[in-house]
Amino acid sequence: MPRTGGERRRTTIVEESIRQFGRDGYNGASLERIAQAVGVRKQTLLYYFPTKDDLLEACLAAAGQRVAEEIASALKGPATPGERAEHVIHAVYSLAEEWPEFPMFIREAGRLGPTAFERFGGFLEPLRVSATEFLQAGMDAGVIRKQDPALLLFTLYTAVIGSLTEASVLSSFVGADDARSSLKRRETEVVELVRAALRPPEA
Amino acid sequence: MPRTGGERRRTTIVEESIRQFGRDGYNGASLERIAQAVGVRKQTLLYYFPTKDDLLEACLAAAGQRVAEEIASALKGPATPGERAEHVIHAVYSLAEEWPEFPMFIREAGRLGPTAFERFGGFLEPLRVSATEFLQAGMDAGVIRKQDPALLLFTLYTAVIGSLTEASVLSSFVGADDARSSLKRRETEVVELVRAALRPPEA
DNA sequence: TCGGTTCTCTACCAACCGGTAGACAACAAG
DNA sequence: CTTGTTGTCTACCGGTTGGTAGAGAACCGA
Repeated sequence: MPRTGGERRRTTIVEESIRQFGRDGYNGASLERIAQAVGVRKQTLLYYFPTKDDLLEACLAAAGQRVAEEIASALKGPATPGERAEHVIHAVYSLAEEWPEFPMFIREAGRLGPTAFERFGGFLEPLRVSATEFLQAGMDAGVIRKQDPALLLFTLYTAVIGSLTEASVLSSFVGADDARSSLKRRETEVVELVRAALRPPEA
Repeated sequence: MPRTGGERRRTTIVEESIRQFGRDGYNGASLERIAQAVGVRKQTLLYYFPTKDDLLEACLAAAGQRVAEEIASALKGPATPGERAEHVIHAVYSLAEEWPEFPMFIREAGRLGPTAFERFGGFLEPLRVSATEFLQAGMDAGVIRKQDPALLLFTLYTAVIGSLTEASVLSSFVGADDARSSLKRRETEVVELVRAALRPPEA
């Protein structure tokens, strides 16, 4: 009824969908509940996105673009190799603070299979390539411990996403504490982990 | 009709359920399909586990017991502190090789909230406590880098589970390769990561 | 042989799911 | 003021889901 207008609705729907896909999973989330949260009928949702899968694809693309943009801007300006990694992690953690369901949605994207994940990861492809080259160069220069750079990058990725998404495990391990400060502490811990992982065996 | 008998059916159902809960998620898996895979009618399933939630609890308990047992036996016998961590990781990876849906089920357990996760993690509680003490002792002795041992343990946990569960991401990062050798390579990579994470800053 | 327990089945059900059909209101352009 | 487009709605549908009711076969102890 309120007739909010086209593009605005679209992005509202996508944002809410990412939230619910992240929290409840793709199967667990229902169009009915998403529509209700947006303040609209389910059929209006289906007007913008003919199928649930179309909605998912839009979410994956939006998420991919947002992350790529955030990371790219974190890499602007001069920085030492060590600072670069730290800035990227900080960008991801800032995004997670502002939008808690975001990391869970990314993980869900991975769970839905390679095809779905690439719809998201495609936007990060250039960043992934340059990150790999960056690691390789660091290894050649002897400032990063030597191994398969792609596999190292994968391991670091999983460590960061894991520390963001395994909240239930965290509360079981260290007890429930204030979400804000907990996130900050996890970030510094992950930064230290990454730093340690990059350092060559005999410093 | 075949009347396989009580306890046997129970464990068969639980094992198959863990497989499907892991692969499709709790919401995505259906009693109908689980029953079909076991070779029985859905109502037989509901005879053993009155609700889907009861089935989940049984799965969580079974998984918890299995992991706890596997890790405990990996810790038997004398070993240097460094070897201990390695043995635990190897135990988890062996379990994952024999039962690929297992790590995904554990991750799903975490996703379902702290209550569900503790039904699984409860069995690991004594191991968690002794691991924390182990890390603390290592820090006091100066052979492990100093920080909150609980948080360090959490980070290591997420890194290991992540490297086991983010298969789609892996294939996108390093390309799809033979599952067996890929698992082995990921294990050695994670072992190196953990070793680096434990090493004190100035070795 | 008989009575009770254990196990598996057929037959349903209400609720919810994603999706279709189509009426109708708001708006912009002529 | 009309006409076509865009957006939102009501009404409905077939399929699937978790769950119930209850019949009946297999087994066991007395």
